[in-house]
Amino acid sequence: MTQAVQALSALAQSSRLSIFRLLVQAGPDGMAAGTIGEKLDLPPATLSFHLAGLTRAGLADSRQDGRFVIYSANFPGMNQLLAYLTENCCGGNSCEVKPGEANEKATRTRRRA
Amino acid sequence: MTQAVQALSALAQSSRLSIFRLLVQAGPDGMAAGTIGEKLDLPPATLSFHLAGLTRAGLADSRQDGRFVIYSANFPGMNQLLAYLTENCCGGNSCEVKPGEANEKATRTRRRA
DNA sequence: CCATCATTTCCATTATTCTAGAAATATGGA
DNA sequence: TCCATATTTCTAGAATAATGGAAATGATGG
Repeated sequence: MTQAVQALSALAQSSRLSIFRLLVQAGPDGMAAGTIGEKLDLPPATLSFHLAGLTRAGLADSRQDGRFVIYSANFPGMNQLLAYLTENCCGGNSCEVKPGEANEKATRTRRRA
Repeated sequence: MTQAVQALSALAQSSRLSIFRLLVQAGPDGMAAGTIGEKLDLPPATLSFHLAGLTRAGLADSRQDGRFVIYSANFPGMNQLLAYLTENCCGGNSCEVKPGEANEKATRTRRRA
């Protein structure tokens, strides 16, 4: 759970969420820190602070490429978060609780609601 | 995005995440505030503060039942959050980027990753 | 209405996070 | 080596969030 809270915290901030979205768009190739800062108009220190946060939370990775540091989304990390949320916060189903349509997985866990 | 940040913030705190998990377990019937406080050992003021946060974020609903206030998870709200994360933070697929194993849902949206 | 119990609001305190300038550190090229 | 460029670390102030006691509000049954 600590892990989940950390990942959630990391995304619960508009700059960081924007950074992460950018990294997801960029795909596995990632994007240089400077480019991110440029695109989002963030001063270096602020950017670095947020990138560190995402990395600490296991949602981003970095590698050095010449003078640049390339950041990329950590997809398995994000997947873990989604798995956690789906499991623990949706009763293991996709969170659909449409009236009239019984959810099989949901029924497994709680018989009478 | 503001919406997503709010929901993420709401879950990015261990007490609130615990509360939400409890509410999910409780299902649509929900659970009285006092019961939650008891189960999680939270003083009334603190509990109320966090419940308000979850409600503001669209992740919980409340209804009065006699002297009690029953809180329940807002499943559609949670679903929205998951949808946002999947769409915007996983490139529309389930975030699986295992090399060598093509993801069906992923393939639907993005042909080559 | 009044006593009682559930919950919320008020408030002050403490803790955490955000922001960004300035200085430090790394990298690669001349 | 020395310089230019990229990024991080240091630092401190500002903003925001968490905590919980005490008092206020709301509900209900007598």
